[in-house]
Amino acid sequence: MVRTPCRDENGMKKGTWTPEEDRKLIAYVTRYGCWNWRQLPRFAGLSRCGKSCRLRWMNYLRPNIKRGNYSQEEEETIIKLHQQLGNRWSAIAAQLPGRTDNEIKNHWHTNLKKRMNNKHYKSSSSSSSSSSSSSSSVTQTDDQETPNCSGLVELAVDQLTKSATILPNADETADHLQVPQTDHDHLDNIFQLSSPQPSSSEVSSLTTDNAPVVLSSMNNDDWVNYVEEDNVISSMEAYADVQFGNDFWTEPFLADTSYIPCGLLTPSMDSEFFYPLFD
DNA sequence: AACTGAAGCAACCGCAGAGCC
DNA sequence: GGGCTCTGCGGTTGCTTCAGT
Repeated sequence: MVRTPCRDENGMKKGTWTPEEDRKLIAYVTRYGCWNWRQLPRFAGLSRCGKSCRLRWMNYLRPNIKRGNYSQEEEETIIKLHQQLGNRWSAIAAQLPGRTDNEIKNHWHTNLKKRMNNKHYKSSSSSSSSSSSSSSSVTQTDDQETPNCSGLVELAVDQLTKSATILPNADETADHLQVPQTDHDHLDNIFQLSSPQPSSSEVSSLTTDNAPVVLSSMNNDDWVNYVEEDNVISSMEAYADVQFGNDFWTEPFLADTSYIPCGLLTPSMDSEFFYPLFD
C-alpha cells in the first residue's frame, strides 16, 4: 500500500503493485502456475523481478489468504509457537492456515511483541495482577475474521500445479516444458467460460452456499442487476474468472461490473470440477 | 486546520540452502 | 568439490494512515 512506483537499474519496476499488475499476475499464475519465478514476469507481461512477483503472490494474491483481524486462538498459537520456534516465521505460518509469514511477522512486531513485553512487565512488577493482564492481552481482538476465499482460484491453482511445468506462449516454449495435450484439455474444461443467458429460475438456484461463482463478461446488465437486487453474489467471497477477448484474469468479484455467471465451483461438493450452470 | 510522531504493513534487501551441471 | 541459478526466509525500510496536540 505504500511505496511509490519507481524502477531499479535494470528497468524493473519497484514499489506498490497496481491493480493491473495484480490482475496480470493472478491471471498468469492461476492459469499456468509458478513454473519459474525468475522467468515468469516476462511471460506474464510484468516489469517486475521474479522475487517481487513471488512475494506479491505468496503474501497477497494467492488463494485462501486470510486477511484482517487475528482471532484469539490465532494469537495464542503465534505466541506459543514463537516461544517454541523463535523468529522462524515460515514455520509459524505453516501452523496458521491462510496466514503468511510476512503478515505474522508484522503482527508480532506491531502487536504481540508489545503485549508480551507489557505482560512480562506487569507480571514482574505485580504478580497479583498477572491473571487479568494475560487475559486482556489477547482477548481484545475483534474476532471478525475475513472468510477464506477458497474456490475458483484455489482449485485452479491446485489443478494447475498438478499439471507439471507449464509455459504459456507456444512461440517461446521449449518442448520439454510444454503441457501435455491432455492437461490442456483438462484445463480448458476447468476454464470453460461461455454460456447462454440464464433464466430467472436458474438464477434462483444460485444460493450463497454455492460460492464462488465463475463468471464471464458478456456485458449483460440485466443479469448483473438481478444478482445485485437479490443480493446473491455480493454477499459472497467470490472470485470472477474474467475474460475479455483473449485477455484473461481472475479477480475478486466486483458487484458494479458486468459479468454473467456461467458455472459454479463448489468446494463442498465431492467433485473438484467445474459445474456449468447452463447448457 | 495544521502539524507531528506513532503505528501499521506492503515491499525490498541480503543471505542461506537446495539443486543442478 | 566448485560454481551457478533459483527459491525461500528473516530483517529492515519507508510510505500511508491515524491519533494526539
